Amino acid sequence: MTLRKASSPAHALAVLPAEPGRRALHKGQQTKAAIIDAALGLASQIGLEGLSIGALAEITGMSKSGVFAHFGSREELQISVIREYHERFEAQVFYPAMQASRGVPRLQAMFDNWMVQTSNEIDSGCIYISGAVEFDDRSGPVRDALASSVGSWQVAVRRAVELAQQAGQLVPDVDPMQVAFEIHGLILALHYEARFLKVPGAADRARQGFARIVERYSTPSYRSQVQQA
Amino acid sequence: MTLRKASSPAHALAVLPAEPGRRALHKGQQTKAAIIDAALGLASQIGLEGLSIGALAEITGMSKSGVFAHFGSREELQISVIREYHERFEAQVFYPAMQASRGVPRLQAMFDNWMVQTSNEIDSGCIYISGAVEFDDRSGPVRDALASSVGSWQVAVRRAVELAQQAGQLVPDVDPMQVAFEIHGLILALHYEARFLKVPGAADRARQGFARIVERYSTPSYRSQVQQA
DNA sequence: TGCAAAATAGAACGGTCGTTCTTTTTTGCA
DNA sequence: TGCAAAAAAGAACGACCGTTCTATTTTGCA
Repeated sequence: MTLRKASSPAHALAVLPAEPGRRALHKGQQTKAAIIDAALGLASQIGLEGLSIGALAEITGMSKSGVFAHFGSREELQISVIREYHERFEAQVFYPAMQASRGVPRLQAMFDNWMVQTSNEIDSGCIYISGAVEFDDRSGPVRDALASSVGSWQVAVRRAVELAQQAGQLVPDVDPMQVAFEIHGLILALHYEARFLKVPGAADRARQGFARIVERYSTPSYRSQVQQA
Repeated sequence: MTLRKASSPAHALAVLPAEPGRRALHKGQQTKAAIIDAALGLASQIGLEGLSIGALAEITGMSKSGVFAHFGSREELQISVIREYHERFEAQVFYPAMQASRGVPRLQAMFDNWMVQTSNEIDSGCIYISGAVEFDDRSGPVRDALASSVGSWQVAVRRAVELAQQAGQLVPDVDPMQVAFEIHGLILALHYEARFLKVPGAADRARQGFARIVERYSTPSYRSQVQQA
């Protein structure tokens, strides 16, 4: 009765859990979440700019104005999609990696999770990558939301490198941003070559590239320590 | 009028001045070249999908139908733009580098020219990168033109690596595609971080990354040879 | 259960899009 | 210089866009 379609299987419940006996989410919020879920799927495929309210209405079985009313503007819809993606990225890439021990292991976990995420996105697309291309010459709240979201992940990667340096696992005389830059390049090349050019083996090349980066910047002591294991 | 476009092969030299007294290019071809030039500029900024005939008409001071008549379809216009970019890329990146001696020097020249091209495109945008995002989930002649154009450059990079291996400058036990992949990643990361995120110093990081790749895969003999100079 | 409030639907708007058709202007060779 | 062909303009089309306004349905607390 309250669930009309329940078309969201892996529903990102990142919000508050509903107390038993009391409705934590009103109908409108449920619908809004369903719309955002569909919008994220659509935007992943055809981009944030390709997102149209009409198409979204058809997917969700609603009217255009019904969809529109939840956001008030297309920009707000796009921003909602970015926020949603940000939360899922955090949940699936960032937080799990934080459980790995500081240093190279954590950096490795971050990269591994990132690889899984990107590999899954070979078929669906990644709005951090498509969005960058769509909004790189514009200004406004959508671009800002996208840039700040990407930026927060970049900071996280950079800090993981710094921690690895403080742990004496990576050499201290390399700019953490340099390492983050090279890792970012591997992910971008993977997305480009696997999704657009459809060349096989790109994931292996990205992984190999990362291993080579770690090997290159790791300290002798950490290298021998790893070799022992 | 929409019979065959193949009868007028898009020679990039169309911009060259006509011989005095004799018209080397008919009016239509001149106009078409001017439209393509404007279209390339526009597509670089807002993407191949953002290309609109109306905007193009306004820029060139023509009517919509006047612009349209030169191509017969929007797709053909997009393909013309891709061809034009392909020729310019070849002229500014590929051919000049072929004058460097085979091996690492040529690979270095290719990367240097590529970097210059990409750095110039920080402001204008690169249709090889934006186009990949726009057409990565579609099929059709535009995607094919884009992919084949990018692919030819990828092959050129890979062959340059192979020649460096044959010259004994790079170690033979690395897949040339791996090297090309990592280089591609540096360019993509440069474009992403400089154009979208607008972080400074990205060009230096790309260059440093390339130097590290060469250093890593170069043979001991070549390394000492370089060190002497 | 009643009833205000929230949610959704429906219709219409001005705008832009690619494309087609018809008409006018321009070109360049005989 | 005349004149057919090429080039360009102009108007109109159907489709889709985001958005607004109003009417209807649904929700959830009193």
